Amino acid sequence: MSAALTNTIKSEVGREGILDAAASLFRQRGYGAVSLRSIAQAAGIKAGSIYYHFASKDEIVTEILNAGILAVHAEVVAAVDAVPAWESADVIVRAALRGHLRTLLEHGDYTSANVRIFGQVPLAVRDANLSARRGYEKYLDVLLSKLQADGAIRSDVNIGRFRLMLIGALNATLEWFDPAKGSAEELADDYADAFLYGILNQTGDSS
Amino acid sequence: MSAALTNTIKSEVGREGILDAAASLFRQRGYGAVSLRSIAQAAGIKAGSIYYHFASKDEIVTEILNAGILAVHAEVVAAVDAVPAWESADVIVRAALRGHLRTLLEHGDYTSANVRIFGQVPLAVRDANLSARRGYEKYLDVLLSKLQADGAIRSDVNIGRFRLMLIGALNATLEWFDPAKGSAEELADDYADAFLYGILNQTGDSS
DNA sequence: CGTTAAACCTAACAAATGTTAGGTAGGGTA
DNA sequence: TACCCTACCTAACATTTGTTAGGTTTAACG
Repeated sequence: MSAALTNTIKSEVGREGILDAAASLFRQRGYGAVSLRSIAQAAGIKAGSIYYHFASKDEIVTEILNAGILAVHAEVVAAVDAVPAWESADVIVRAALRGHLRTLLEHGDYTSANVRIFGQVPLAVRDANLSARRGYEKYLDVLLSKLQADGAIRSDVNIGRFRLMLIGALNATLEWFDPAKGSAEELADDYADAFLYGILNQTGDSS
Repeated sequence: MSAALTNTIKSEVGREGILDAAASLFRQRGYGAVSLRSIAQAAGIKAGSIYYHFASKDEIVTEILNAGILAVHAEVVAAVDAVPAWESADVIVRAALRGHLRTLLEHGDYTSANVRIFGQVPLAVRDANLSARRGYEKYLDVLLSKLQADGAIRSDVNIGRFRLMLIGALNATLEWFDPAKGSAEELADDYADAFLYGILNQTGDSS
């Protein structure tokens, strides 16, 4: 019973190969345009073989969606933890936005697949992703609430609503982001400038 | 040849009935989960009858997508035109956001259907909607550029990029907006506050 | 060497889909 | 009244889909 457990170095496709192929296809074509046969072909196997590793298409999608959220969540936590606690709200928020956009736009296909297909997936699959999403949302809410308690964020800002606005704006970049026109971090800095300071000229002069 | 043209007051379903039913279904279920048979049933006819009014499913979707963009575009133009030209950038931008969110969240199903299914639709259909989208985007760019030329918007703000951020953030509200928890206009004001002035406390005191 | 089990393949299934060809009711017009 | 055209219906089609049952290969282990 140690056969496959000891030696998986061969040219096997396996769970990971299927998930990688599926995530890549979901990212670039959306949910409805990706069949099990297209996943199988991209992975280098036949459609029926998928059922050796997964019980259903929903199971594949569920796994990809969850991995996508866990990836951003972990990356943002790491990015925020990397900045000293005494740093300004500007630096902290900027680190979070950088982490989010880096994962979404430049690292792997799981987070981008999640953002792309979440709204197209069967209800049961969406529900299976809510727990992971709530975890990430909760983390952001706590982070932002601390900054508000410190007085860095205006007290009249509704944190929950701002978090929705933030995530919505960030995730929407997936539709038009072009790596040839600038990195994800440059984009994150632009977004941070707008969200933190607004776009209006606030030099008290009204010429 | 004046039969149907003169008397359409009867209990006919017609093009409009099909489009309305389809837009409503697309809005709440997404593209992939809506079949021609479900559209027909919602409209009160049989699936085959749809082909008397439309040549294909794509034609229905194309028409809905275009109507959705024209609706927001028109509403935002009307909202902006309703405010005196000498008003502040705050008032002008706020009016635009209000118009956009009102149409998206409270008026009809066409704009919301567009936002919901645009990313799920066949490429040819998406392309057929790009012209209308570019028209709306161009209008916003011109509007914002004027405000920037007046010095109201900071000169280091990239207008095209900000417009993408703005539309992305606004459209994302469709996923979680709940009319029971506040109107679209209240929401628009919150968004305007954040985008115009930022969320940071900018009272020069750093206690 | 023979056995075993993991990782794949083949071939088929039922269901759902967009689409089409031909038919029908019924009000308007001549 | 006879005709016509609009707006629908019926019934079927080819295709694609997720899924399944049973077979084949290959490498490790005793």
